[in-house]
Amino acid sequence: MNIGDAAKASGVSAKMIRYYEETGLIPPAARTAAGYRVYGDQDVHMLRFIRRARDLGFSVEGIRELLGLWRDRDRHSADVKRLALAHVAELRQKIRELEDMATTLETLAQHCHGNDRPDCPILSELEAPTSRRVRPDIR
Amino acid sequence: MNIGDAAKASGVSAKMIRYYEETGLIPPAARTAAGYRVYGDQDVHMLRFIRRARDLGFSVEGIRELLGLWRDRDRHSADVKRLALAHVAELRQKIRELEDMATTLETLAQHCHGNDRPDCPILSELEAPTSRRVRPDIR
DNA sequence: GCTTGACCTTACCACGGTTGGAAGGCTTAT
DNA sequence: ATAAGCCTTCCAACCGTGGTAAGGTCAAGC
Repeated sequence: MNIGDAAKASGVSAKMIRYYEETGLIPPAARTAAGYRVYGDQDVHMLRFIRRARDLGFSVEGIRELLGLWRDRDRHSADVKRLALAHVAELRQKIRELEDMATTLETLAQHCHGNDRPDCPILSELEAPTSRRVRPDIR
Repeated sequence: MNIGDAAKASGVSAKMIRYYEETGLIPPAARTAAGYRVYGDQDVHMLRFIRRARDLGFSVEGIRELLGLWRDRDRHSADVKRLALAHVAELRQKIRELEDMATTLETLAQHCHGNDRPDCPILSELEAPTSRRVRPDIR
């Protein structure tokens, strides 16, 4: 199987397969005499694994660890669980940050008239946070 | 005021101030005879504006538009509001994606024994996903 | 045979946003 | 005069992905 077929079968683009090989996330593929990379079902299996881990937001480094455990028949599921929950914590942290941004902005927008006048609490807040200006900016 | 002082006063690193100037987000600063950039209170004001917009997750492009409106005395607050709410929508979209990831992963982790045995539903799911349903039909 | 088109190869450039460093000039205080 | 601490420009890197160019290879059809 050439790289294009492996890409189609795994959902990982040929570009990224080469990148993953180059960065050592996956072992170098076998080659034909002409230098073409050759993949088997096992390789596609691994690529699909990687694809799904990325869909779950794991970084390439995280996937490296997951792959290590995946290949380790003597792994402890506790290690996998720990990795997963650590990632969940990161996700939740990120979510909190985005949520804070969104609610802040939404609150500001609620107080913005949204008409053809220039005064707007969103810009005021960006100008000087926490201490909302009492008068509009007259320059 | 030199760039270092402007950086301290605004919370935007000197590095980024130069970058913003280079990319045209902010106008070129005045220079001393020796080529040092010189900043005034007005400039620091603008840099703080940028800093806060970034804290709210606006992209540099978004900030460019915000700055335009900020400087436009004849702006319509409706335009600001529209910009802000569009950004809120993006944030919420991103939050939904991360939330889906976290929920999926958390559910899988709940079913993982987390002991010294190798079998683990997290790895199983990554190998061959059983269900694409990521969260109960809340929406 | 020979051409065509689809594939493969490596090697670059780009993005966004930020950080780091190197090499050299300027300012200020000692 | 010299040291320190600024400043300047330029160049590289990060992540993950996409693109593009120049060339090699394979299988088909004529």
